[in-house]
Amino acid sequence: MNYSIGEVAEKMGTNTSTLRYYDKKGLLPFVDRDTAGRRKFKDNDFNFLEVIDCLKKSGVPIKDIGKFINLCLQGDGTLQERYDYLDKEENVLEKKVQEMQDQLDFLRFKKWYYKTSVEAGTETIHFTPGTNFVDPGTHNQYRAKLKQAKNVHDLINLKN
Amino acid sequence: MNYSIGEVAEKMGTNTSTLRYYDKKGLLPFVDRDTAGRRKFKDNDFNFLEVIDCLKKSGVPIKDIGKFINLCLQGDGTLQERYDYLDKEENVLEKKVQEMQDQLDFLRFKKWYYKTSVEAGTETIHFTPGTNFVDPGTHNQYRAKLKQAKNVHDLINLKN
DNA sequence: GTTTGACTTAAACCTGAGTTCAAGTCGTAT
DNA sequence: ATACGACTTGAACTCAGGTTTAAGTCAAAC
Repeated sequence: MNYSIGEVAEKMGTNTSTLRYYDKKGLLPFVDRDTAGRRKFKDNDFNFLEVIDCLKKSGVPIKDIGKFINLCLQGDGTLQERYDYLDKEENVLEKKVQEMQDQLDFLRFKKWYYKTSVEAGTETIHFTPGTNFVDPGTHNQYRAKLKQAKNVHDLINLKN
Repeated sequence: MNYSIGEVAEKMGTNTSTLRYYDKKGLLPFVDRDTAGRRKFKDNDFNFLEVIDCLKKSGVPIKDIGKFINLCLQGDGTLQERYDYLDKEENVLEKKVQEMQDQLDFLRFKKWYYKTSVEAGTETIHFTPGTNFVDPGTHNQYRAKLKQAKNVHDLINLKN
């Protein structure tokens, strides 16, 4: 029913300093204290901690998380505002995922570049003849190969 | 054929201070200088800048990016090492994307929580009767609804 | 009854990733 | 020939997100 800061830290996979830091930054206004001033977390607090953790992992800055938590404590009048905030955050996160996918695509092109180079024993196979510079057509060459392949990993994974 | 730091900054969507900072941190050992000591970027340098940008957006710390760039300048002897590094980074990034997806799933559960609360006019519909605490079964209730829905967005998007 | 271990605070410190500043150097246009 | 704009440097500064330290409180175990 009640949990010390140490127990909560362990359950959340963090440490006590971080939780105290969050408290100082206004993220934990809901935690009770015992007579000695020690933080006394309750089961329901984990719902807040879950939200904090999610927003943190989504890249939301500490003070914005604090604003959201405080909306939560203001009762039913802020329900729409809380919904709208999460809706906006969903969009931000979807864009981030798309961006990550784009970086993955580029990383895979570079893996192909190095896979083929390793197989050839030299990077010069991708250079414009007579120069030390990568041929501008290299990326298109990869895209063409990619179109023919059944799956990306066959194309980019060195299996030695 | 040649580009000043300002032109490169504009092309890369950044600014000159950041590029100089990267140079100081060893990310741009490949840039030439003119007689006055001004940086003189060439077309081939954009291949490096693209890699730097990708790794940066993937969350790789500056100094690790520097290590990779330096491998690139050491010639064909480091091809396998470069491949292995990108392979490892691909894995890291795939895990990050998965993590983001998990946060998106949680965010959508919370959107549903608030959508239904807004529709009911109160959050108490999700509380254990007689308490101010969220019912532990709420998330499972959402998962059940989700299984029946054709698509998530019908379930979580308030359309007023 | 004192030691131990987990807690409390404020304040100082740390790291990463830039940003800003001061003082100076060029090449070109007027 | 001088003013302008874009460049150069090193050093100081900022900001977020913690982490560490010092000094103290408290309950339970021995």
